[in-house]
Amino acid sequence: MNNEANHTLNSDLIMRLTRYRRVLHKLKSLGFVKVFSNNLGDAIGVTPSLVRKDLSVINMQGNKRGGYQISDLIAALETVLGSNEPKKTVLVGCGRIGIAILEYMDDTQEGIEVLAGFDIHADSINNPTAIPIYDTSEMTRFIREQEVKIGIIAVPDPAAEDVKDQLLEAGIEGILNFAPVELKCSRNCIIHNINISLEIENLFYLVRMADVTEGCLDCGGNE
Amino acid sequence: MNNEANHTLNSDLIMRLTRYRRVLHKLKSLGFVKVFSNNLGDAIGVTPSLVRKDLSVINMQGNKRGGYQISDLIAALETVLGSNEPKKTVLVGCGRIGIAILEYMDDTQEGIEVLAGFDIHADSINNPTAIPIYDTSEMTRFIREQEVKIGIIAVPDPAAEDVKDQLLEAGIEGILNFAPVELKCSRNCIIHNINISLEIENLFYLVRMADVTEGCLDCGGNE
DNA sequence: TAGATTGTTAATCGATTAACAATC
DNA sequence: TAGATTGTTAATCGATTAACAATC
Repeated sequence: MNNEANHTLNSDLIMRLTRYRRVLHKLKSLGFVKVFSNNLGDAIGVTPSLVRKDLSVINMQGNKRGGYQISDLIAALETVLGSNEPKKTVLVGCGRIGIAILEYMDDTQEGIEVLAGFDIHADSINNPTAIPIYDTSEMTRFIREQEVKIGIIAVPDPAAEDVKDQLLEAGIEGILNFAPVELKCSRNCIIHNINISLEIENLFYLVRMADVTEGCLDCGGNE
Repeated sequence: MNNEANHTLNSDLIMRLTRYRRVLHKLKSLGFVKVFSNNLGDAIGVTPSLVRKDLSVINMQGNKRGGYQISDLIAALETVLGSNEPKKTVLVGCGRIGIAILEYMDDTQEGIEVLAGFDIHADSINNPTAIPIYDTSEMTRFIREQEVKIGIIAVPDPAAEDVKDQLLEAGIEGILNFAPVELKCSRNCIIHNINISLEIENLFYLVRMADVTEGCLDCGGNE
């Protein structure tokens, strides 16, 4: 209420807040009541300074001597992160990755609900989940009726741009994209791209570089 | 050869280099020969300045007037990114996500090869891929023999730390982790965490915030 | 009280961008 | 040549960290 700095928090910060929350839940379940900024920092691998700053951004106050009350923190984080609101999503593209994501989301949830999958060959898909798969032609209507705001794209590379446009047209405001094309956010929407091959390639590069610069590690054998 | 600044390039830069490469391949296949920094910038959504800086880091020179030679850029990028070296990986944990990743990597490759999957219940797994799945007890030996340096973790939450230790012990230097625990890199290794639920949650938050701050969008209905 | 921890400001750090001389 | 684009330096920007007074 005082500083009213509740503009859009940046993505890294939100990631950290989500991690704090996870850690705090664990601590709580272990019977802990209080926590210090350095505990939280250690837990998620950041400095205590940053923890305190993060918490101050969401208006959480600790006690100068007694640290932070875990239950207070959790409550505040749930509010800020909107943990209690329904999280409705749809998935487009029910090929291998699509189905895998459906299966994954079918049990790991965290409050996230995939209402439906869509595919141009909805009939011929062997669906091992309880989540219904409809034909893509139903998509726009469904999204509008259910007021879904978040969509997951798992279609092949060339179709991704098209699907993005359809989703935005239907009212989707946030997209998680698994297709190996960088989808760019135009106008009012937020797109996160996850590219598994790219992540692995990146890892190969980093490791190779680490080997070159640090010289050989304990085990011999690599040039 | 002149500035020898070939220390470890940071992760964002590598991601960009990988994107440049993809764009350049597309341009080349369309018959283009030259490209300017602003073209590349537009394509991956960064400023021309950054493109030029990125390219200078990998010692690529353009012509003051004629831009950059696409084939030269591609060649340089392939060298730097190690695109031609074999990319051997293993996957640990062949549950839903694990199998999904196996299937995905079974055809999308990009030069990445998953040599084997490992699971504590290797026998009872219905394996739809051509990639063999072995018992976890074989893992260490396999990794050492094949000199695998990159591992993918897709085991359930509680087992992840353990698996990480085993992998590092066996000589793995880079890990892509899909388990919903933040694995931290100790000593000589690099860990990237991908947490799908977390990404989606984050997206929900960002969208909610965008709605709040920007006021309602064109379509009415949301408070 | 003495000691420890917060809240917050100023310093640091790194990455991105703007700007512009060099030059094709 | 005139115009456009590079290569590179300096400025900017934002995020993280260090430091320290306030205080429980």
